Amino acid sequence: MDAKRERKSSLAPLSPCPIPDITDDDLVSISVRDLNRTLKMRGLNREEIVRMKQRRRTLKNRGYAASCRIKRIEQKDELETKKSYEWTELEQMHEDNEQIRREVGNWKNKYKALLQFAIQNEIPIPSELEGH
Amino acid sequence: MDAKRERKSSLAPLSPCPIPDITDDDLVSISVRDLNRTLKMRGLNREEIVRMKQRRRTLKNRGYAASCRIKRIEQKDELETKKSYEWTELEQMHEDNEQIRREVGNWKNKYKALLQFAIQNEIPIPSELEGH
DNA sequence: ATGATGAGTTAGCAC
DNA sequence: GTGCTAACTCATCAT
Repeated sequence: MDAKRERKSSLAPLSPCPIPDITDDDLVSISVRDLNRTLKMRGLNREEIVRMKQRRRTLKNRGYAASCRIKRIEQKDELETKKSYEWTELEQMHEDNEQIRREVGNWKNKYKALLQFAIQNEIPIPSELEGH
Repeated sequence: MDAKRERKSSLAPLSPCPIPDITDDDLVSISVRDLNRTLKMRGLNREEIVRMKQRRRTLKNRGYAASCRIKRIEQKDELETKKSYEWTELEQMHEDNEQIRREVGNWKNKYKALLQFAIQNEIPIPSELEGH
């Protein structure tokens, strides 16, 4: 069974308290400029700022990792799709092939029958029409 | 450029010192039974034993993760190989198809030429030999 | 700074 | 306990 495999997103609170009410979503989406402004306004010290920056980086990385995984399975899907498409095409062409082969047999028989008729009735045929 | 991307295997030393000279290689390969015996012989306390067990588990996981990645790329390679094989086969069949089509044309022409000859020389042909 | 990816760690499922 | 795999973190590369 394929059960749920969620994962508690366990990025440490990162700081006992002094961290302002910036959600992780905000943290990753805000521009660096705005972030710097906000952090300074909140009066965070050097170390706290570094930690917030690191947290931002980590959160971004989390997203990159997700994209990377998605991309991987999409590429795999794409390959499988193409493969199965080619398989279908191959089947189709097999059929076509059979069809054409039957056609060959058809015309060949018609020609031979006609030739046979000529022979049986002793009708002389120009040699260039006889080559099989 | 695809440069080396080694990673310092950073499983903490796990303990200041009391840990015996068991290499990581040993730790993952020894049987649980032997490991327990060894740990007890070395006189490790409860907590140290737990940590060794955890370390063993982590090391094993490291190996599993590696297998998992290898398996993934192997499967991808396999898919790509099969796809390119099918593509080749498709090309081949295309050629065959053309070849057979030419054959059809060939026999068809022969038949028609013969029929034409009959018509031009006013040779009566049984109708069942005339069907196109 | 940002994005991508290989390797290692962890959670959680199946056996 | 063992093995696997998704999600995550981290190092490292490129841009």
